[in-house]
Amino acid sequence: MEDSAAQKRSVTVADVAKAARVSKATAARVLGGYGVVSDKIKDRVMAAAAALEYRPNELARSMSTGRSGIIGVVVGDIENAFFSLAVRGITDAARLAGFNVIIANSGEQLDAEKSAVDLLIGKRVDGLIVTPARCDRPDHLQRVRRAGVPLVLFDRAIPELDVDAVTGDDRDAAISATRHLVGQGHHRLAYVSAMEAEDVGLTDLGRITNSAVRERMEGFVSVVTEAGLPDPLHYIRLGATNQQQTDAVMKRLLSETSPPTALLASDSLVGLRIFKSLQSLGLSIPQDISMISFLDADWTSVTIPPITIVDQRVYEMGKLAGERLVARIERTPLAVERLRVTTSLVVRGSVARISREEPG
Amino acid sequence: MEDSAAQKRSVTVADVAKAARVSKATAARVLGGYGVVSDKIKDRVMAAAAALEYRPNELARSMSTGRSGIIGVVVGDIENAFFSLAVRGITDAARLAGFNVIIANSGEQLDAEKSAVDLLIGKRVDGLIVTPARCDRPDHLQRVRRAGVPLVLFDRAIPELDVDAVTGDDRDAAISATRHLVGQGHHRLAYVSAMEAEDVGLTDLGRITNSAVRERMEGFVSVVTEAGLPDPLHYIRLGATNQQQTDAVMKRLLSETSPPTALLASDSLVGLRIFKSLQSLGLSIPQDISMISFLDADWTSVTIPPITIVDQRVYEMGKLAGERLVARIERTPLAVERLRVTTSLVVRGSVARISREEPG
DNA sequence: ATGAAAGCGCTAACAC
DNA sequence: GTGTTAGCGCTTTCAT
Repeated sequence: MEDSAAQKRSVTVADVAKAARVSKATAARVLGGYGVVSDKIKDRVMAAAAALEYRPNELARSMSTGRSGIIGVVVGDIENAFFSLAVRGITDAARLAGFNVIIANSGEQLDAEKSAVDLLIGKRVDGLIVTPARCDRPDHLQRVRRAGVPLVLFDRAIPELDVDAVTGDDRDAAISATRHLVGQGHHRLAYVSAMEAEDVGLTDLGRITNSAVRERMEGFVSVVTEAGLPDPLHYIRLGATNQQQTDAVMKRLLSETSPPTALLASDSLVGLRIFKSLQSLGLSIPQDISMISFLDADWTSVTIPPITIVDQRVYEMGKLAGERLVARIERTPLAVERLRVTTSLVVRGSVARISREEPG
Repeated sequence: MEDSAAQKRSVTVADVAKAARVSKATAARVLGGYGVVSDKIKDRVMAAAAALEYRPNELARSMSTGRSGIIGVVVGDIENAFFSLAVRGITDAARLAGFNVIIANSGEQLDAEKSAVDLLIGKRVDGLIVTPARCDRPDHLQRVRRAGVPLVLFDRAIPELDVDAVTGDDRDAAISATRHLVGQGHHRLAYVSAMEAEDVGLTDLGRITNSAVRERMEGFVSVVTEAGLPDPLHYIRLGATNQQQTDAVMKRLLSETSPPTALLASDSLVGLRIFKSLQSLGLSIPQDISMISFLDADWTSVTIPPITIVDQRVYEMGKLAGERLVARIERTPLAVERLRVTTSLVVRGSVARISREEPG
């Protein structure tokens, strides 16, 4: 008579206590694993709990203790291999410390990010890892801090926010990738990003609100500049958000009077789209054009030729962020810092050595 | 003086009520958006709430209402593109209905799955989507049902459980993939799976505890049998769990006296590993050996040749599962059923047409 | 339309 | 050791 359609009330400590003929407090002590209880009573309670199939109500538990045992993570797009690997790292670190993870997508949209953050705060997560869509709008994150919830930024930093951040060494990564291209004799280099852009023409890197993107571009530009190119920003293209857009971007790029001889893709999704674009245009890599992509994604190692990539060690980044947050939650005394995970260039076959034909 | 290190107590309805000079109940009514309150008082409360930066405590709310607004999802491995795409579909469906999603990994391990389920039930999720690691151990899922929590199975079905399941048409998918191979003149066909196996030699398909895996194998075997092969299970190989294992599996497979001329990979991870194995063995596809993989993963379309695949429409599967669960949560009267998402074979270039040299 | 008060299931003082 | 009691922040009767 108790498991008809749907069991109305769930079994509580009170029920277990009654069944074991002890007080609620005693039952709660053994069920919650705190305080001190004699062995015989402990056994009795456990038996009763097992018989009744007692499951603790974590909600109520969190209400009393003030801690939920869950970590909130707000990422740009779970579908992106970058984020799913990162989430894996975060999750592993979290579980090791006894925390669970709840994930929310922002779609790189500030508004979605805000409501995700609010929601997670509302759920009383013990800490938050956020990949901020924009680094110039820290208001909602400031609120997180004010609410006293530990926060770690992921992939992008916001200097004025005074919280830990785990990022790659994006500037250096872009520099070494670009240097590699220059070293192979390329001097017309393009940088292609998925960043949404109102104006495709880019005049000022300072206006880019994503620190990772900006730093990569700065690194790229610095090398291109020192290599003596007249207009370093000329071949920077944004808006490669899907295959169609990327095709358009590539078509425009390659129909310049002096088209670039090498491409740097800002992430593996852009890289894949570029690769497909080139394929459909009948261009071969690296004979017709060279390319380097960020992230050691699956596809980059099975193409012919395999793609030279910037290995971002995303799993480590995620793990580090998770560990850092756990440390914060546990009030480990630690200076606020920006943790940079160093990347490395993995040279494969997608960059040709070319002899310089004509200057600049 | 209020935002020193970490604000101790957070703002509650009581605080807002006091500030707005109304009762707790009234403040709660406007803050919670229920009951009826006059406009002028509503405004006053809203103003007070804004001034104090009130954020509802979702935990407390869930305690009172009994619903958390979150859906729990237990998957085998988020890193696997199959699951991340599915999660995306689930999340989209959930968000559309106003639910949030919390994800847990089982690593295809029954124990981990059990504790994930317990944890989510403890967090009082409104519903659960589970990819059961084994279809022959439904005890913990039975408990979910008994706890009155709506449940939808994903990717795999458990007939005796009497809950909705969203799966692919795995049997048919394997049949049409295998038929395609046979149709191209292949008669020594291998099926390679990542399923963990104690005994590599497989004698009885009934012992496979994962319905999707089993049904695919059954489909494969039925075609191979009807094609007249003597020992249909001979070329079924398990244990392709990582690159090294896969290399070993492939080496063993190819050093048979009559090695297979075509391979069917049970998922895109196995497919990728097989591809790399073949590559490192110096074998070309499809000249030396043909292959088909499940799942339209990134890498399958940029290899040379591109890989013929079984398109599983995983996003749709996820979305359907999400929608179904939402319907259950909202008590929509619906017959319990198994929803099969139909797959289709996408023929690309990885299968060669061969003329039969020697019989069976 | 508004307020007072009782709970949701648990933990945490505080007594005995 | 064990029991009593008072909350946590919210919703929800039940009065008014």
